[in-house]
Amino acid sequence: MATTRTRRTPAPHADATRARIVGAAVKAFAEKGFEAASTREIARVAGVEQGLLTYHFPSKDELWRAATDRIFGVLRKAVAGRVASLDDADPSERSREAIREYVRTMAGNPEFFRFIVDQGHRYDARTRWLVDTHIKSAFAIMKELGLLRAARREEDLPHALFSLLGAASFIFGVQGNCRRLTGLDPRKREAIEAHADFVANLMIPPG
Amino acid sequence: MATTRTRRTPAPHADATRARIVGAAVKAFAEKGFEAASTREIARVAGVEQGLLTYHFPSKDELWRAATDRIFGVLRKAVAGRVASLDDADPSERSREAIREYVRTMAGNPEFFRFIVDQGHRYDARTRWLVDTHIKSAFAIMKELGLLRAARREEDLPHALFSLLGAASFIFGVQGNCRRLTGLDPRKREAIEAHADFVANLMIPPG
DNA sequence: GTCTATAATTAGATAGAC
DNA sequence: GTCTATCTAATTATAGAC
Repeated sequence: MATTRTRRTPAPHADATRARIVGAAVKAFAEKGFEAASTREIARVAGVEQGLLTYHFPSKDELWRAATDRIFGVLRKAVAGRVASLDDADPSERSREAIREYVRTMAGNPEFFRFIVDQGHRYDARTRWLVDTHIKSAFAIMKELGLLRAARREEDLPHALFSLLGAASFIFGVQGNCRRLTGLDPRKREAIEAHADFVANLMIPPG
Repeated sequence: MATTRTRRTPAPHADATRARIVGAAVKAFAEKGFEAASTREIARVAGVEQGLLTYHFPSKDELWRAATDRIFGVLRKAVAGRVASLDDADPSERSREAIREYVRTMAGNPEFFRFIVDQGHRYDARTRWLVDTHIKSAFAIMKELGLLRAARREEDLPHALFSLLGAASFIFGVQGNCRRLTGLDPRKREAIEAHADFVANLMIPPG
């Protein structure tokens, strides 16, 4: 049946182009931060001209939001897939395994650390948007997964949260420092597992 | 007695000017990161013209090194003053108090976090210079102050170090996120003390 | 030692051809 | 939908007056 088309031009592979641009933006914003990342470099990596960016994203700010949506979408997907497979042995061990999975996710996607830190030290419109749109829901999930067990007291929840986030992700966020200082390369599999164990046992001591 | 002057022009208040420039540079590099910080803004805050910067510092890179020297000098001074006053009760409590002091120092100087993170995710000439010049000696001090007690095993030293650094400093480095997410302002005195206690007890459980 | 002026490059955003 | 060309503003670094 012939329906009326609301989309005038069928957009042949525009979605793919848009996706490539967003992918390049994630890399650039993670590597350089919002201000130092350049739209020309993003376009170059995506294999398009700089003028095209403003067709898909009216401003650098909107491109940044799209990149942020992308990277936090990756996080949600990773967490959903991994948490579903947790068996419920005893609650402490379940919480420890959730923490290990969180460490592995941070190791595999160091872009998170960069996005969060790049915005987090300020308190502007982007910071508020990031927290309200993505971080609040992530916080809720971490509470479900036993963050209170690590905090022990309700009023220590913020301290437990940011201690966990910092302990879990810092080593991957400053991997250059770690390599130069200790000789340990935190991108290697054994290092990731060792860190996951260390942080899990730190936050929720066994025994 | 009339000695020969090696300094042709006595530099009336050049040292003070230089110090103001470095102070402004610390702020700018911490706030924006190396690339996004602008020398014009630094000059404006220091109350001089941009052309003068290259008289005192031939390049942006050398200005960054001077700013880094300044901020790590502050760290060394703070640590030296505080560690000297630690009484040696039992070794565990001494290590916990050292950790509390470290947390307080990070809270009072969030610029550290920014300098370390801004360079640490790369592995370039500035990263190597920063680690070799300033971070290695800081690492040695932390080992002295009982870092091995937190690590428990020699081979976990890197994990203990970066867990401690992350747990201690992250909340202050992303204070905007923390405020928006939890309502807790980590710049306040009570919050700093609560975090110091939490991290100290986390790294070295009492009892 | 400090400032003024400017060169050379690059930034984000816009207009219009196709 | 994509590209080319261009505008305006900001960047670091340099040259030279005082």
